[in-house]
Amino acid sequence: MSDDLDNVTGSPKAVSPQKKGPVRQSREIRMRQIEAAARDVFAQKGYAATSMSEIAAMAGIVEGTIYRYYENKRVLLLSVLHAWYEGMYAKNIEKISGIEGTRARFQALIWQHLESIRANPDLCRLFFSEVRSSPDYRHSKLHILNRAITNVLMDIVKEGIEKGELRADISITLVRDLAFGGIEHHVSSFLAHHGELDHDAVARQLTDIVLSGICKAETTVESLDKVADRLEKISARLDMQTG
Amino acid sequence: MSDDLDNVTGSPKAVSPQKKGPVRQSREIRMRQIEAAARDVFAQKGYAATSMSEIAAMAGIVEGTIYRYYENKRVLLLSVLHAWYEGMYAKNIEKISGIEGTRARFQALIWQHLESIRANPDLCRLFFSEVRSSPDYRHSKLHILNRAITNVLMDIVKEGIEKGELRADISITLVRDLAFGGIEHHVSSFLAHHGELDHDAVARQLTDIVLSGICKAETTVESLDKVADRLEKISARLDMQTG
Amino acid sequence: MSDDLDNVTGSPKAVSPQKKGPVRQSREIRMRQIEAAARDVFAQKGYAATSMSEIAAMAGIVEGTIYRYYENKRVLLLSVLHAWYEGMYAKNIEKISGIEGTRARFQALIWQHLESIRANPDLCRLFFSEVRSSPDYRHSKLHILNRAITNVLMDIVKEGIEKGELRADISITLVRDLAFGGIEHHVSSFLAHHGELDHDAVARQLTDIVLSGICKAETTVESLDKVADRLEKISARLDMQTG
Amino acid sequence: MSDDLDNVTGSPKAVSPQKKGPVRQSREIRMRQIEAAARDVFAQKGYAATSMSEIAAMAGIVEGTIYRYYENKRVLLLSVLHAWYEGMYAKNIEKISGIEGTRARFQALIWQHLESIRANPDLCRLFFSEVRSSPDYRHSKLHILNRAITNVLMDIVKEGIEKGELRADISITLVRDLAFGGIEHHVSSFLAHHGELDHDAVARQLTDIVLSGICKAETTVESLDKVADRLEKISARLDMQTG
DNA sequence: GATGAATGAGGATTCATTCAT
DNA sequence: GATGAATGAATCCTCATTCAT
Repeated sequence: MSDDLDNVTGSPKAVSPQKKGPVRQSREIRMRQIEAAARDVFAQKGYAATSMSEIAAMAGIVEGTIYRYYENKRVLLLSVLHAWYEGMYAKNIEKISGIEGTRARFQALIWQHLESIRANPDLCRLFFSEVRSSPDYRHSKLHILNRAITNVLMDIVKEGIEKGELRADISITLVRDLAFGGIEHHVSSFLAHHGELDHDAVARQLTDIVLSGICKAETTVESLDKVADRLEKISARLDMQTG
Repeated sequence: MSDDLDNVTGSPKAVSPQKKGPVRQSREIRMRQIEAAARDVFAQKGYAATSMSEIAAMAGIVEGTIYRYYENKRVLLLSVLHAWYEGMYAKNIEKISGIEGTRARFQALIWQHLESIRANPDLCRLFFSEVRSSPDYRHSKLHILNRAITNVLMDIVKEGIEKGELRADISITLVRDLAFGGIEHHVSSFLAHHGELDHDAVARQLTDIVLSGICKAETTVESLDKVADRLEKISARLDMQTG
Repeated sequence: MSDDLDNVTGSPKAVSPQKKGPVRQSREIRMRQIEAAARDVFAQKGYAATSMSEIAAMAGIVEGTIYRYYENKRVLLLSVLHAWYEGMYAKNIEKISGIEGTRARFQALIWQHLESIRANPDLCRLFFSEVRSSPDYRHSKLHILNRAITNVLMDIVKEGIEKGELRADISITLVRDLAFGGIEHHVSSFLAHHGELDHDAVARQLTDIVLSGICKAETTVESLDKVADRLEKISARLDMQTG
Repeated sequence: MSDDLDNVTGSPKAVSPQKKGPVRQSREIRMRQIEAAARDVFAQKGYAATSMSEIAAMAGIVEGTIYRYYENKRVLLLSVLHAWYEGMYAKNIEKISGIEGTRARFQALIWQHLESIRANPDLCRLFFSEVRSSPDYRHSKLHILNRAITNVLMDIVKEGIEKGELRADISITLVRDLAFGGIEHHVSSFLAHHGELDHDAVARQLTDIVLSGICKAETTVESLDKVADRLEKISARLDMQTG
């Protein structure tokens, strides 16, 4: 096919200057290398625009080697995002541990979630655009992990209800939808605009709106009755004093 | 991919039996034909899995003709979704017209939005998965239209603030993010699971949570308590004076 | 990716000296071109060793064009072989038309079949090695055509039986298996050795063996009885004459 | 191709839970292990669809070990089929040993061959589809063994000729081609359809057709007729002489 | 306006085989 | 003897888009 007529020096074909043989690595090390390379390229160019050969080149190996560890490109992407999500989960748990009070824990979780997004906007964008709305997502470990994260928030809300601090008539899942949906909707402009993200303010306001709404309001008929009773007694006394 | 191994004669993949000459249609009619065909195929198979030739075949024309009316596949998709979104916008406006009261208008808008999603889950899924998180979305007419819809909600909130019914210290855009983000997050399982969507209940609860949170606290227990306290002090003083 | 630093003349990239635009051909002409090219390359290099780009290059087009007419490589192969087989079928029919007599027709068919093999050993080898023992063969048009060819032989045998020339107690399909299986087995060495094929002799001997075997043998007990009767009568007469 | 999208952690595709050190086996035992595993997987999935790692896994070893015993995948396949073919050869020899008479021995050999095919249709299919029409077959031990088997039949025919039972003017190799080609052609539908195979009937009829065809016509009706004619002429002459 | 033939770049994936450990 | 990590070449196929007719 190729007569290689240009190769007048007679040197062997396709020999890179320093040809170092394959370097054997332990499975763990190799997988970390590949995931790190994949994370960088995926985050920079997006899933579709990234080729396996680019990832391989960045990891210093050949394409075939990737396939010893990851079934296909998609699995590699999900693995990368899973590793990132595991970190998010751990940080969320860590953040709220030791914090007392429903509102404080709620706000801390929102804050940490926003902070994690702010720290890795590329991976987050990748997750939203390539995985989140894909059919295979709902059967992935990533989805389970995502559930675990949202469950943390729901548990906080549940405890608040059990402690009598929050209304018992609200849908916990709807609170979850509002919180995480609100976060997503809010950061979407940040992820697209590359603008700033004031997660302190957002966490505070978001918590404020949602929690104030679901806080058990003491302004019930009963409580008002009690106040009214007090007022009547005062009134009666005044009457007696001035009467 | 192809089970058509029987087709060993290499007969044309899609040859129309009788060759009827080109049919000239008015520009408007043609575009409706094409958009209708595109909507059906896109909704059924998704954007990537749909080929222009499929759309052309369903519209009864050839691929080349589509390009007389739409620059490219992407523009066609956006046109289809734009037409759908215009309907949504109109219905949202219609729904809240004549309705008085911040809470009632807020809830009606949420309800109508959920109803529109319920009516066209395929197009909605298409929008979320193919357009929403795509870079070109933010420069499309679709995005402007989307802004118009969310602006309707923000206007309701603004009016509520101006009328003194809602707190003035809240971020209106965050309310928007909570409402529409919450909706998206909530319907995502409906769009994926093909489960049911109780938009009556969701609209009511979502409105309840968000609005109760942003309502200006006119008559709280605390304020009443303080008033009662003041009255008691006055009463005590009167006691001393008159006693 | 490529900085094209070598291209110091600033000439446009990858422009072949005489760049002639795409040549539009009628569907029929194009398909003949592609099949002819495919036949040559497949026959020369075998199915697996042939790449679609080679076929395209030989046909003077690009790979993609092939796929407008043939679903995939396999379908193209089957199409090529189908065209060849159609010719074989036509020649077989032509050969025996006008020939009378079971034996003559039988032998003529065998002869023509061998002749067709001898004329296109490459395609025949391709058929035997790539298609014949493949699972998809049994559902292909090629298989139907193959059945048609073997049915011609079986019809000849049937007619022979009906005319009383051939034994009625033989399995017609087994005769078919012997004839065509025998041919295949015999030519396999020719196809592999690239030796010579004396189809005159083979057709004669094969016919001789099979037909002599299936000819209704008069050497039945009944016929021998009749002869014995005659001999007894002669014997009796001699007895009388000499007695 | 891979449904394993759940495997998002990139966990190894086939990691054995507990790592047991290499087990040393005698060369013979190891080779039997490997061949048995290869036979099963090849027979089940076909040559191309079988990977060396599958065979290794089934044999409880790793790929590299296979290469200590077999040069490459092809050699392994041929070894597997050779072992099977050796059994066939032995059974064929055993079957005809002690049987007297050309026809009886001929038929017994055909019968046994069909029986062996019936007993291992998977290996037989493998042989026909993957090896039989491959160029490397003609230089393999398998081919020599195959020759040995067909030679047994040719020897039977030769002996028949030498004993004067069979015509001397027939091509012995053509008889071989008819017999084994006929068998192959006949069983091809059995191997594909997974239908039944009545080898008793087939062996009898095949022998009947071929042998009746190649039997030296010692006592045909015609010859008896001629003898009778001669006798009649003699009788007539005697009549005239004695009349 | 309509046709539909032609384009052509582009990348994931496989797996037999090697060889350092 | 056994391991198993690494290799790396090799190619089928898609389909949006163009433009001569």
